[in-house]
Amino acid sequence: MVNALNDEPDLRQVLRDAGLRVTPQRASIITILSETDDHPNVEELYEKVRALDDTISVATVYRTMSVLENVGLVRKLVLDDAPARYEMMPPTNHDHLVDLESGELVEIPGTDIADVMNRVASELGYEIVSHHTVIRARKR
Amino acid sequence: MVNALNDEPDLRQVLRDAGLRVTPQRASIITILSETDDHPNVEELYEKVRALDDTISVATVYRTMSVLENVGLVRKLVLDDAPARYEMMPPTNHDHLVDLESGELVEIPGTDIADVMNRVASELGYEIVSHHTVIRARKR
DNA sequence: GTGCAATTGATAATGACTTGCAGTAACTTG
DNA sequence: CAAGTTACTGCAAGTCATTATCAATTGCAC
Repeated sequence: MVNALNDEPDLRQVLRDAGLRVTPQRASIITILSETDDHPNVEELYEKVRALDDTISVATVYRTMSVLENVGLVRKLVLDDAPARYEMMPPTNHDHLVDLESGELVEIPGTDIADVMNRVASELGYEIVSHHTVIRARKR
Repeated sequence: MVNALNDEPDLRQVLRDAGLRVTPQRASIITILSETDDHPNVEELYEKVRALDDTISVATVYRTMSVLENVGLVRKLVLDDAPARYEMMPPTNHDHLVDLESGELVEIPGTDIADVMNRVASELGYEIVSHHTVIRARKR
């Protein structure tokens, strides 16, 4: 996973380069996100960030996640029947599998899947901007 | 495309077999769904069904879609930032691609993708119950 | 036919997310 | 490094898709 102390300066720069301000709220959220290796939703994120800044509001977490997504720092995972979850934009692409028994969200290497998708999309004359695969499965 | 006159008796039987009642509202919705080859959302479905039954309520459309999904007659497509869309459960599996310019929802043959997914999930010890891939792309 | 649980329509409620607004503060510029 | 501008924030109210409530209706098994 990512080391917050090393990476945050870079991440901040990404915001600045996009003409956005680096506020303490955004910094706190990025810190929490960097320390986390699961996929928190806004509610969970909000609770954790409050430990660093107990005056932050949920609205700000929502707004910040949207900002971070637009800048390409985080990826939003839209799931059925559950609030969206977020993860730091991964260096290596992967997809997700929902364990139907435990509800656990498992990361699966996505290179193969991505390759196939690129080919298929390409055949249709499309260029993939992003793709989102969620597999629902049960342990065998 | 599906012929409502031929298929509806079968579809009704699916409901009965599941211990559910075949109400005129459900029949109307199934008729509309069978005549449609795009992916309507509840709002659109509601408008079309009103032509067959102008007393039907939106709540019933929502409930029916949920029922039809559970029985395996329809598939629910959960998209980012848009109400869910539905399609009759397709005989041949396919995935979906959202054209970012037009917003159009394009069907893409999914066999290759499904194969890869099955293999990957299998390697992790999982058995796929369902998978849902949405690709966001732009024309090249 | 009769009975009764399943279903419906109307509407209130929910829950995730967005927005309006007035105050605050990050960064630019001199 | 003070000052101004304007992005950002907190709060609260608002939206919008979807679900729950509940009394009235109605499939359908008998």
